[in-house]
Amino acid sequence: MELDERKFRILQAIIDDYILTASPVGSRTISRKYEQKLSSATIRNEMSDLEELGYLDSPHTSAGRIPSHKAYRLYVDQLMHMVPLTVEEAGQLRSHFDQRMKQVHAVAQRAAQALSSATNYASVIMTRPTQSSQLRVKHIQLVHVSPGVALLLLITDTGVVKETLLHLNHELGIDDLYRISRILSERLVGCKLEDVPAALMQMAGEWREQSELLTDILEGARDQLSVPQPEVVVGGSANLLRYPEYSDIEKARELLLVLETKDKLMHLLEQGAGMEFTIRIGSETGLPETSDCSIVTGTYRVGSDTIGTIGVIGPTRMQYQKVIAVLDYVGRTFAQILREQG
Amino acid sequence: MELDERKFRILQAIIDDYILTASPVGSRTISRKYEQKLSSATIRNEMSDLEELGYLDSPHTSAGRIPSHKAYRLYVDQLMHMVPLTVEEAGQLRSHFDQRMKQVHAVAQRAAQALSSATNYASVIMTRPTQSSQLRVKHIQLVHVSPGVALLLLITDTGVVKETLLHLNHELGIDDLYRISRILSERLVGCKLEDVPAALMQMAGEWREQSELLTDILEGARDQLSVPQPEVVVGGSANLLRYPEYSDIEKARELLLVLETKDKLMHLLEQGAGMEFTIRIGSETGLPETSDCSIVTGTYRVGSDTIGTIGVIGPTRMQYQKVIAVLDYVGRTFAQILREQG
DNA sequence: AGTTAGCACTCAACGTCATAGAGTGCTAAC
DNA sequence: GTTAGCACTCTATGACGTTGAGTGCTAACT
Repeated sequence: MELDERKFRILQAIIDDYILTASPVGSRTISRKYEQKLSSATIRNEMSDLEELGYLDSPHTSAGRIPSHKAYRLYVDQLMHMVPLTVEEAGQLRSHFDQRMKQVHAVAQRAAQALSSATNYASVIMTRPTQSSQLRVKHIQLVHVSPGVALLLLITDTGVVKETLLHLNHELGIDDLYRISRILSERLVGCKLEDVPAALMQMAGEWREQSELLTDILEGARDQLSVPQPEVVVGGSANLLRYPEYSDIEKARELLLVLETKDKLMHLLEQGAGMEFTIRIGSETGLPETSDCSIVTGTYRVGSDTIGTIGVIGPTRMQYQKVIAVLDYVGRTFAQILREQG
Repeated sequence: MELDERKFRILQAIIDDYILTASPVGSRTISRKYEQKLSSATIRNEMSDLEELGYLDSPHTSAGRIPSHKAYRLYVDQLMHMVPLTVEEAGQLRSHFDQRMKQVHAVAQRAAQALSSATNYASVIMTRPTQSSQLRVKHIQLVHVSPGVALLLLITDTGVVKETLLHLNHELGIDDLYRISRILSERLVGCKLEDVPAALMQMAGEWREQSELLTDILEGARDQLSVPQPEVVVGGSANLLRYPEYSDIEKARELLLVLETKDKLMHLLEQGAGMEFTIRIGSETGLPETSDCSIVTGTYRVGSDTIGTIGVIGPTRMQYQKVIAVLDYVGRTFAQILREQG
């Protein structure tokens, strides 16, 4: 059996209604609100077919039907039409970003706020994503802080700044630092971030005999720079409690726990890091705790480098069109701000 | 009527039991579990007195009694005995901090994790507290990034690093930056953070005629450095959903919303910022959303400067002794780590 | 052949009611 | 001052019937 055009329409109506109300949709509702030319009996026949095809589930005999994950999949792939944001919505979103912000972290936080207040779902932003190791070193320098303490400063292409305090066993003057900075720069500028630790190792080997001080620094630095830690910002978790799907408090707790646990979150986001957009529905998310959630992610770039993956997490019956529109807008704004000050 | 020693004991037993079970405590329970020499009838009489004195409430005639806020106040002020952490508990807490961590932010996050996993409540850590403006500039420097872009780096007493990218209208070489860095250092090192913007203003005035470049930098820097923003880290919000007091999802949502809203959180923490410890119960917290919560805060210092306020938020029937012990331990560890690398 | 009216059937949700059990307050005896 | 005993109160629980939304099927209609 194939899905003819009418079945598509009916399925779409059911999904739309279910997204709105969160309660099973009956044939009569569809007949009255969406397909007034058809009687409820006809709809019933069609719904029966749709159930057989796996697009609808019935919680029990005498409730209405609810869309299956397969239905949502079809919906986001084919049925959904893009809706642009209204001028007001866009303005409201933009207002979250009003001030000139400097740090990626701050921008990310605002973006998360914007996302979740516009969608009423939870939002996640991961900066320095999987490919951050592809970033190239633009600048590296040691800065004098006090005798025995120096700050190692590393700036990448996209303006991401890594700074780390080094405690050294040697007193050293500003001149030493300047000299060493030059050595580091010569060797590392233009180098990929992921290659930095190896390069440092090699340098440490080469210089071991000549300068104990330098090897000291190199080894200290290697520890710090080896694992570029992605940063994760979460916003609007409390929003999720609005929805009846989380009225079971134990489920809600599990979900919120995921949003608090960086590794799980990152796992969720990294799956989508390659693609421009991802929509994962229910079990597609890969975590049992989110098996009744959907996750929409987008990845944004500055130049050719990924700077962040941003995502929205909500119930499977989320308002996909709106989420995508908002996500895109926020993502662009996010990238744009970082670009302006990169 | 005065509280004699027996009344104290009974009240304490009621509070202890209620903290454990979250359900109203009856006279029989006390008689069996806590005061085996007394019959339930005697306890009943005493409980009746305690209710009249305002230490107990009864939800309805035939439930047991629950402690009033006044009772908790008495409890934390007089009845509670300090219990030291067991060796295992301390070890477990310490394990959260294992790695050498550099950034205040990272340490704070670990501390929050430690706090909430040890207490099963939510935890909040505010770094750069109210008095962060009292911090003194230890080091200030401009770092060359690319022509037209420089990084202004400022390090304080406690190792707090502020960095901000400046976009300049001038091309400038490394020598220029070095020269200007010296000028800035001469003037600003040792200066309180809160005085920096004013000092910059003044300098801008003095140099306006001589160096357009310098004033450009100074004015850019002033914007960035003017408002030292406290940073707030939250951990373990999901823990709160464990407790029956938040089985009403709407209440839970409101509370979680507070934990997501920086200004409200900071408001909560700043009240206790002066004192070494604070325990605020119910309405004492000052926010309607937390009127059935208690908040325990501690403030920690490095040298004479406050570096953070850390707190635990839970239901009024929280395990105060344990919370205080954990809070103290984590607070000390937190301060110690920052001190070691300051 | 597709559509629809009609009808019997199903099942969660809701309100009612009786019961059980935990707890109180009072009184009288110890 | 303490305690046993008892009547009383009130929630929680479960049984039960009713209601209403919804289905599936059949037969009639276009």
